[in-house]
Amino acid sequence: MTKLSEDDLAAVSSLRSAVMRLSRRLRHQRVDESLSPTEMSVLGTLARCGSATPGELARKEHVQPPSMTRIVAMLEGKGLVRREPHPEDRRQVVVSQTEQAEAMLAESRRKRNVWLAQLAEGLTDEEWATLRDAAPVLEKLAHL
Amino acid sequence: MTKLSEDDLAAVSSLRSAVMRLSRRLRHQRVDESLSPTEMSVLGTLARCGSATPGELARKEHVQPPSMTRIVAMLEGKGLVRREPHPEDRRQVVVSQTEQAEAMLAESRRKRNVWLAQLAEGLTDEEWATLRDAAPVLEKLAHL
DNA sequence: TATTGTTATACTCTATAACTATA
DNA sequence: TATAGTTATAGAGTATAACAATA
Repeated sequence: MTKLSEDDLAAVSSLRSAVMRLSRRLRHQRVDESLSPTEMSVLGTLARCGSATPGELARKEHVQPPSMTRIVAMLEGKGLVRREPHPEDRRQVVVSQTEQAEAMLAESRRKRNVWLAQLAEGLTDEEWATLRDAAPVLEKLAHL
Repeated sequence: MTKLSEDDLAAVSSLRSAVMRLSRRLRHQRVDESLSPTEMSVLGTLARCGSATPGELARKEHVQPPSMTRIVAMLEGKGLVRREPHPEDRRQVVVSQTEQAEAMLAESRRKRNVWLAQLAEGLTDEEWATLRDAAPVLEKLAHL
């Protein structure tokens, strides 16, 4: 990135506002009622990475360690996550998803499909394509 | 929008996760320490629309009326917003921004510029262009 | 002495329910 | 009777500070 144009500034202002509004919608229109967005996000991370320590998860989700302790405890209580001692460092803990979590994610994907189908009617093909391109960039921005 | 491909589903999953993480970052890396993201968003809306009733603001921000009452009260307490009786319907209230709010938004824009300049180093020109295209679509999605 | 994770506590933001005033 | 806004109260989610165990 070389230089910030006026357009860039206006875009980020709009981006900021849109992200906050969307996050509020997502917080309420959950595909799974019993799981918070962050809990869902942690499961997604575990599905991609296999396993991780609470500290790693906290850094990835941009949450403080105590918050991640709480989230992992919640997920463990619901049988979606397993906590095991780290093989080499006994201070650390290894968190991984259970088979039940995989089943739940599959079901969640199905529900999300329905929710999407409704929203889809309001966007054009081109707009969807734009979002598809933007998703990885937003991911990158989220943990830059 | 005609049909949902596998790519679309994967993109939305990633989009959801990225939006939630970004919203947490934005909640903390505020350009103005004393204002919440929603309060900033309300000021932005007022700057664009001129004035609005609490009910209109609540719908636009996807927040319940009592929450908007609180937000407007906060902004009024800080001298950033004016509450005036509606000329025709005495149940309603007209909210508009003060001159102080305009000055604050200008200063905020300057700080955001600095913050952006740091993030900008991590993105390519092409990635910025993608975000610039996506911003209006996200806005649309936020209040679809 | 530094680091990982946890416990205890408090704060911020938003929601729901009940109330007031006006239409 | 319905609607706009408010007040009172509660809940979800996250943070900071203090602590325990291990490196």
